[in-house]
Amino acid sequence: MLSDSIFEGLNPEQRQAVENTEGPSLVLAGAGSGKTRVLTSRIAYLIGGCGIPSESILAVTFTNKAAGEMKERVGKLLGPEASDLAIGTFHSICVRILRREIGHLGRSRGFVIYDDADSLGVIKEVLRRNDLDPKAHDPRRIRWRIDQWKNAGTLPAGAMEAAYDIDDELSARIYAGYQRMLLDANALDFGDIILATVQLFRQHPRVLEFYQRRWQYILVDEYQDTNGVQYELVHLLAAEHRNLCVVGDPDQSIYAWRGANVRNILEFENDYSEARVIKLERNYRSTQPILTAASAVVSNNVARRDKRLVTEREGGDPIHIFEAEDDREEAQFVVRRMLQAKGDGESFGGCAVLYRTNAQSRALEEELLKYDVPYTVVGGVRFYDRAEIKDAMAYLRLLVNPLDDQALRRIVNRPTRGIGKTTMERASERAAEQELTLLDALGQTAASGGGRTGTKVRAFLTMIEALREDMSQLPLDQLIGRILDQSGYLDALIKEATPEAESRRDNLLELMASARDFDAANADLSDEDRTVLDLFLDQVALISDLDQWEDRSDRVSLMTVHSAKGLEFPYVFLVGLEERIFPHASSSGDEESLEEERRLCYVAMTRAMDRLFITHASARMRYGERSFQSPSRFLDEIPDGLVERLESRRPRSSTRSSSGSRRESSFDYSYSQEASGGDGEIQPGTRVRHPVFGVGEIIEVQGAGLNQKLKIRFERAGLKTVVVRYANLEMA
DNA sequence: GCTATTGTGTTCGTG
DNA sequence: ACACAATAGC
Repeated sequence: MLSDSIFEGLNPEQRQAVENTEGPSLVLAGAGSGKTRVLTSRIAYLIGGCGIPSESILAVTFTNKAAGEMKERVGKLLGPEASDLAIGTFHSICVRILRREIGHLGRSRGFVIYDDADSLGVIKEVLRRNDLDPKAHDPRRIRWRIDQWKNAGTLPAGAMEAAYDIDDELSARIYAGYQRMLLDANALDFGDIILATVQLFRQHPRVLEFYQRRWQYILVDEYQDTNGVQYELVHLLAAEHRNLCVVGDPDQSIYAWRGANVRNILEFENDYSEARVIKLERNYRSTQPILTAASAVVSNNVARRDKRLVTEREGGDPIHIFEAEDDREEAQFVVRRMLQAKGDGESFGGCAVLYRTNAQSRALEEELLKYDVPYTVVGGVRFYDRAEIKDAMAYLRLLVNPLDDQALRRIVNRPTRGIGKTTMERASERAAEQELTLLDALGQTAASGGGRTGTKVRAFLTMIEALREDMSQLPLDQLIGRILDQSGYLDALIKEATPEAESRRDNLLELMASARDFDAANADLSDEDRTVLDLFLDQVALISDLDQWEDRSDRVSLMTVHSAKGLEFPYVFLVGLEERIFPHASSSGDEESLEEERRLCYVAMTRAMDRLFITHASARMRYGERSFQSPSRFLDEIPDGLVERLESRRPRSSTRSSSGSRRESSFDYSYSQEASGGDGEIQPGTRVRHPVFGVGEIIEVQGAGLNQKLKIRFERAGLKTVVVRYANLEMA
C-alpha cells in the first residue's frame, strides 16, 4: 500500500527507473523529466517497498541544496524510517568517512578544510620557501594545475612522472611541497577530500570492504558531471554489490573545466555490461517552443547521443529575442518586462535572469535598484566569503587546530595589534628552519623577544590561550561573541563608525545567530571527539552559494547559468548572448569547449517553463571600456519560426538630432529630460541626483549634444565624469 | 609597523 | 571600473 503511493503519478519509464533496483542502471534523464522525483521515489521504494534498511543506502548529489531537498522529500514519504540514510554531496560524504578513517593514512582526525584563499596562501608560501618569484610562476595557475591533478586522482609522484615540460614539472614540485605543508597544518583542500578517500580505499581494502557492505544501494545524481576521482570512488564502492544507479544527462554536462568527464556517463554501459538503460524523454516543465528551440541548439553538437525530448505541454508563446544598443538598455528591457510580468500576475520570484559571467550582474542590479524591484544575486560574494565572517571563522579554526597556519596568518593582526609583516616573516623563517608550527614559532618570539614586539606577541598568545579555555565552556554563539569581544574586533568596527563597518557588525551578529541555530539543531550529533564546533566548521567549509539561495516568492533571482542548473522558473531572461561572452572567448577555436558552451546554452534555455526572453547588446562596457559585440552564433541556431524579434525602441543615435530631443518612443527613458531639455540648467553649480551615485554638484560641463559629459562631485561617491545621455540625472 | 599611493589583473564556471 | 596587492614614505 505504501508502494501505491510511491508509484502514484509516475509515467511508465519513471516507474521502471524506480522499480529496477537490482544491478546497475543508467537513467538518462532529459531536462525537466522529473529526475528528482525518480530519485526520491526510488529511495522511498527501496526502504518502504523492498524493506531495505535506510543505512544501507547512499545517495550522492552535487549540491547541499539538492541533498537537502531529497532528504526532505524522502522524509515526507517515509517519516523517521529514513533517518539513517546517507544523502550528501561527494564532499560531505567523504568528510564523514575521513573523520572516522583518516587515521589509516597516518593522519589525525582533527583536520581542517582549506578553502581557495587558504590554499593560494600555502602555494605562495611554498614559492617563497623555494626562492621562486610569484610573478614568474603564477600561484593561481599552479593551484589550478594541482587541482586538475587531484581531480584526475593523480598524486605528486605521478604528477612528477607525467609532467610534460619544465613548467609543468615545476608545478609538480610545488604540488609535492604544497601537500607537505597541508600535512603539517593538518589541513585538506577541497580536492584532497575526495582524493584522500580514494587513497584510503586503494590502500586499505578492509576499510573499503566495510563501506561496500554497508552501502548496498548507491545512487548518483548528475553523473555526467563526475570527474576522475569521483568516478573511481563510486566504482570502488559499488564493486561488490553492483547496485549502482546513476542519473544524468550528457547534454547537460557543463563542468569539463573542473575535471568532469562526460565519458563517465557515455561509457557506463561498457563499464557495466549488464546495465539497464532507461530514458526519460517526457518533459513536464517547458512549453513546446522553448523545448524545440533548446533542442535545436544542442543538436548542433557533433559529439552527442541523439535524444528526443517531448513536452507534455501544448501551445506556448514564442521565444522573444531583443537586441539592445548597450548593456544598460538590455537591463532596462529586462526590468520592464519583469514589471509587465508582475502586472500579469506573475510573482517576482518566478523571474530569473541568467548570464554567462558573474560580472554581468552589475548593470542589471543598477537597473533593478532604480525601479525598486527586489532581487537576490546568487554567487558573487557569498556570506561565508565575506572578510569579517572569514576572520571570525579563522579564530575558531585556530582554536580547534593550533597547526592551522593560514588561519593564524589571517587573524594575527586583525584587528591591527602591532604584529606586522616583519614579525611574521621572522616567525615563518623560524618555523621553516626548526620545523615548528607558526604558532609555536611565535611562542619563541614571545619568550625571547623583549621590547615592543615581544610584549605584543605575548599579549596575543595569552588571548588565544584564554579563548581556548572558553572553547569547551561556552556554547557556540557565545564563544564567537567572546572572540569578537576579547580580540578587540568589535571595538575596532565600532570605532570605525562607517556604514560598511556597521554592516559588517550585522553580518557577525547573523553569524552568531546561525551558530545558535546550528547548535540547537546538532547538539545530539556531537560526541566526545566531535564537538558541535567541529561540525560547524565542516558545514561552513562545504557550504556553497546556491545552498543559501531559497525560493523567495517576492524576489527576482540573478545568477550564472552554471548556478541555475537544476532550477526552473516561469520567466527566464537569458542575457548577453554575444560572441566572446556566450560562447565565451576562451572556447573559440576549440570544438570541444564550444560544444560545452552549447550545452550550457541548452541548460539555460531549458530552465524556462512558460516564457523565455533572450537578449544581446551591440555594445557593452567591459574592463571599463566600451566594447562592440556581435550576436552569438547560438541565436542563429534557433529556428526562425519559434522566435519573435523585438526592436530597440530607443532611437538610434544616428537618427537623433543633436540638440535636446523629445521622447519619441513609448519607452519611458527618464534620462536627462531636464538636463538635456535645453532649459539652460546644465551649468556648474547645479545640484543633480544620479540613480547610483546619489546627489552631487556639477563641477564642469564638457562638450555639447549627444556626447555631452559632466564632471560631478558626488557627496558620497566622490568625483565622477558621466555622459548626460546615459546618466539618468534628475534635478536635486 | 602603518598608511597612502601606485600597479596589476580581473571577468568563465564550483565544492 | 573596481578590487586587491605590492611598494613607498612616514
